[in-house]
Amino acid sequence: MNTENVRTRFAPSPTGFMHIGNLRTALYTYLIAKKYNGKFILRIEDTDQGRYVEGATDVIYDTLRVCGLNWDEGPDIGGPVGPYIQSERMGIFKQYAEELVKKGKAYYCFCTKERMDQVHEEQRAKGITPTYDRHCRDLPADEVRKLLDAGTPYVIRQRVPLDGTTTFHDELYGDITVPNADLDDQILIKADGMPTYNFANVVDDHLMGITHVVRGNEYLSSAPKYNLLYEAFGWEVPCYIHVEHIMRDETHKLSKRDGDAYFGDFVEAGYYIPAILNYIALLGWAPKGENEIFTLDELVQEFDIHGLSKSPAIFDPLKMKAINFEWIKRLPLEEFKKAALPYIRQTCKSENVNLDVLARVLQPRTELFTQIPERVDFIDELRDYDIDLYFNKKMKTTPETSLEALKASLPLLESISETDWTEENIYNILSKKAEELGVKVGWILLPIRAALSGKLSTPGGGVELAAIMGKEVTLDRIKKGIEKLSA
RNA sequence: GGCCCGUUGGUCAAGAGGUUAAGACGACGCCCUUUCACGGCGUAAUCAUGAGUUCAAUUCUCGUACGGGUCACCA
Repeated sequence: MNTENVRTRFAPSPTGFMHIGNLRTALYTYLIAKKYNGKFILRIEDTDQGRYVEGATDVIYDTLRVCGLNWDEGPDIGGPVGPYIQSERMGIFKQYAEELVKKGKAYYCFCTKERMDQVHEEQRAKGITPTYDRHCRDLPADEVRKLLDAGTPYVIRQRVPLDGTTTFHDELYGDITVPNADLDDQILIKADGMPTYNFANVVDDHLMGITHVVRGNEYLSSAPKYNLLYEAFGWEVPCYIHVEHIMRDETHKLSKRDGDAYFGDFVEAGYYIPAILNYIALLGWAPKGENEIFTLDELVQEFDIHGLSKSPAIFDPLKMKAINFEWIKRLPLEEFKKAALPYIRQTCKSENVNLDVLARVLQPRTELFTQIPERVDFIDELRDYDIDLYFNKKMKTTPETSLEALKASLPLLESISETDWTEENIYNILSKKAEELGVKVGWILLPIRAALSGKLSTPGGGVELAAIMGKEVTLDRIKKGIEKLSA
C-alpha cells in the first residue's frame, strides 16, 4: 500500500445526523491520513437537493470537531483543490464526461425516463435483473449530432465493455474480479446536466488527489465500474478500503429506528466523547496488543488497516458502557469532577457539600454521567425510607442494634468540631467505639449510612457520606434516624 | 433471482498448516469490603457444514447452508 503523500477524505451527505457507522468511517479515514502524515479532507456531498436539511452541515462540523477529527482541507477552511462543497463543483463534471465520450468510453443516451421504466418493468417480469438495454449505445454519429442539435434531452452513460472481466483491488478483500457483462452502462451525467454520485465521486477524488478511499461495504459492488472509469481517464486508481457495516443484530444494520445509532444520542446518554470514539474504533478493528483503551492520538499510532474486519460487527451497548467506565475511572479526579458537576447539580443543589469527597467516591462507580443525578439526590433531601434498610446480615445489624449504634455515635460525632470534620477523624472516632463495644465497624457505619441516605445503595459508606454532607446535616439525620427507630 | 462479500465462545475478536485456539465485555463462583460498587482470583463457553489437498487443517481448495451487500436520471 502506498503511504507517500497520503490524502484521505471523508465525504458525508448532510442529513442532519451523524450515524455512528459514518463517524467510524470518518475516524478510520482520519487515522490513515494521520498515521502516514497525510492530509484529511472534508468534502460535503450535498447534491441531493431533495434531502436538503437546514443546519445539517453544522452537525457534521460540530461532530468532527468535538471528536477531534480535525480536517486539513474543507469547505470552511479551504485548501488547494476546492471548492469542497460538491454543489459548488457542478460545473466541472460535464466536460469530463464529454472527454469520455470522445474517447469512446461513454455515449449519449436519449432514452426517456418513461421508456426506461417500461424496459425495467419488462425485464423484471421476465425475471432478469433490470439494466439499461443499451438502446442508444451504438447510435450512428450523425444521428447523435442531429438529436443533440435538436435539443433532445439526453444523459451520458458509461460504455462498459461487453465481455471480458474487470478486476479491482481492495486492501482488505484483495483482488475481486467480475464479468463485465454483469455491469450496467450506468448514467454519468443526468438529464439536468448534473453528475450522478458515482461519477462525481470519481472525478472529485481524482481532482482532489485522494490516495485512499475508505467507504462502506455497500460500494463494493460498484467498485469495478469506478475502476473502469479511472482506466478510461487514464487516472491512477486510489487504494480502496471497504469497511463492513455496524449491525444491531445478526440481520439488521444499526439504524435510526433503534434510537441509538447517532453520535448525538450517545453524548446525550452520558457517554464521554473520547470513549465513544474508542469503542467504535474497536468495532470492526482489532489492535495488535491487548490494550483496548486508546486516545485518539494513540489510535493514530496503533491503527493498522490489516486489523480491520471483513465481517459485520454487532454493536454491543454493554461493551461500550464498559469502555466508557474505563475512561471515567482513568480520568484525573479534577477532570472527572469538572465533567460530573453539571450532573451532580441536577439533583444536588446544596452548597454545603464536600464536592471533593463526593467526586472521589462517585468516580469509581460512574459508568455514565447520566447515572449521577439519581445517585446523589438524597443529599439535598432525605426521603422517607423503609426500616428494613437497617437489616444487614453480614454486619449482623437490625433496627434494634442500629438504634443502639446511632445513639452511641451521636455524641461522638457532636464532639468533632466543624473544622475537624474529616473522613479520617470521623472514621477514627467511630472505629474506636466499635472496638470498645467489640463489634465490627460496619455495625456502626451501616446504620449511619442508612440514616443519612435512606437508600440501599449509595456512593460511599457512612464515613464518606458524613464527610460529604457536613456535620449539621449528618447530626440532623442521625437524630431523625433515632426518632424513626424509636417509634 | 443474478453478481459480489462474509462465517472463531452470547458479543467484539487474536490467529495467517502442527497452539493448552489469546485478550476484552457479558455470565457464573470465590476473595476483599463501612452499603452498592471498584478491585483481585477463578470457572464455563468458540473454529457453520460436507468433501478434497496434506504426515497434519480453524488456517489452503471446492461444494452446501446461513447472513450481508448490490442491481435508480439517490447519495
